[in-house]
Amino acid sequence: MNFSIAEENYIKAIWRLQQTDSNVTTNELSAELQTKPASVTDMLKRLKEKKLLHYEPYYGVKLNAEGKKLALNIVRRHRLWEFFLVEKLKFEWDAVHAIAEELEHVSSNELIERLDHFLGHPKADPHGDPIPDSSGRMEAANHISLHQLKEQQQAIVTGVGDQSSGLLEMLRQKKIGIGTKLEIKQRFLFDSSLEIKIRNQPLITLSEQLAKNIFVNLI
Amino acid sequence: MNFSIAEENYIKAIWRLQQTDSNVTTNELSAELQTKPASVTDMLKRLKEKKLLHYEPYYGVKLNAEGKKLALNIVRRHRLWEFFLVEKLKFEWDAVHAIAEELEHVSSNELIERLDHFLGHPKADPHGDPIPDSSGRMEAANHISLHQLKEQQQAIVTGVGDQSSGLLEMLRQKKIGIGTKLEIKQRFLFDSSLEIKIRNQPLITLSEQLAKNIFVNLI
DNA sequence: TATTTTTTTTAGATTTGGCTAAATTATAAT
DNA sequence: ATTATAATTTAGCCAAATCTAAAAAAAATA
Repeated sequence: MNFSIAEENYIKAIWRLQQTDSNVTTNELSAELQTKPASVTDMLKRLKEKKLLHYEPYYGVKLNAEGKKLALNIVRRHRLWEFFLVEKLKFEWDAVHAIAEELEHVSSNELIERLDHFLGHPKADPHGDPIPDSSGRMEAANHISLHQLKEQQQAIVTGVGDQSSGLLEMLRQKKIGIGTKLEIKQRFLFDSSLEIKIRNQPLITLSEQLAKNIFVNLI
Repeated sequence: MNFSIAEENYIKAIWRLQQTDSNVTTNELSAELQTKPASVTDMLKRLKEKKLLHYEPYYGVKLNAEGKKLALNIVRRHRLWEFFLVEKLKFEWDAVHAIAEELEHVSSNELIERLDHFLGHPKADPHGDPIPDSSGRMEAANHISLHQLKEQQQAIVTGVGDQSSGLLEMLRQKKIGIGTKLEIKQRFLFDSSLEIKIRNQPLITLSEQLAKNIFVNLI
């Protein structure tokens, strides 16, 4: 089966929303995709016809096995292209999302398998998100946020909470990236901000919102 | 200005047909694009609106400066991706055309400039067709066909006449590719076929049709 | 030159993916 | 339990890009 770009974008959006919210509503989807709820209803009917999801009018939507498989395939393509763009073409990590949104719809599976091989079967994209393998298997992301740590704890950055260029550009300026080692120096109760230390750099302060969007593993 | 995939495909097709036939007809275009003449007429009107070409009803079509610039940009993207697919992902040269047809419509110019740099600014694609630079300049292809050579002459293969996988697969089997050195051993007048010799290989016979689709430089 | 054939265009329909406005259903509040 | 509000769906319309059938223009032929 072959799917249009619009259909693939709906499947991907439903998959993303399902991660936090097993049943996805029309309104959530229309917000995610920047369309009107009426358009979402139309598309959901079509995708139900194509047997990619369970949908009952007024009761939201859920991908079925087929839909999940497709979603993971699209996510795989997206993240492999992101890795390529940063690793080989030397793009900044905050510039690749939009381009990968286009590249992910190129439909050759042979292309993706060869790209994966060329890149050395990477396990995660430049934002730390895991790349599903060709059968859709993927490491569960280990999502401890910096905000949950206590003073003195040391950690290594493994991912970020969203792909917005706002967040990514900010982290780039503060010299925080995947693999950066840091230590929590101080928590301020007043605004829940954190003071952290990275080797060879001055102390920096992170807002609560920022710290919640940085994922780490403890050392 | 941004153009749809359909619009880009029309511009590219007109450009291709213009190479041999400075004024392109509705019928030629509909054959090239596998659509009906009526659809072509519609699209030509739209592309005229967008000031990419000269079009007079019943008198054919011709790209203007703007249209040529766009065409060369699309050709550049297509050929760079083909080079990437063969050189980096190790695709066979007869497998890349269809995939490049999709990749060429990814619209980031930054992507193409970085890809060009990553590939080392290649001058020609895997079929020997020259790659335009970012301002649309391109080496004129030096199109002497094998069929024009005389007995005893030696030559090096520089390109092929079309991208059909039929031709390319045949050449692959006969171990003829870009850069292959060969010598004309004999011409048969009866059917205009040629017998050629490639070092370390047995003599092979090429039909007139095949020889006309192999381009060479003399040594 | 008149007629036939071919090419091209026009007219009207279809599909995909979107929209607005109105109607319907579900949920929350009184 | 009613009523008000919020979410969702239906109905009808639009634009892009295609199609078929019919009309018109150009080219070829008698």
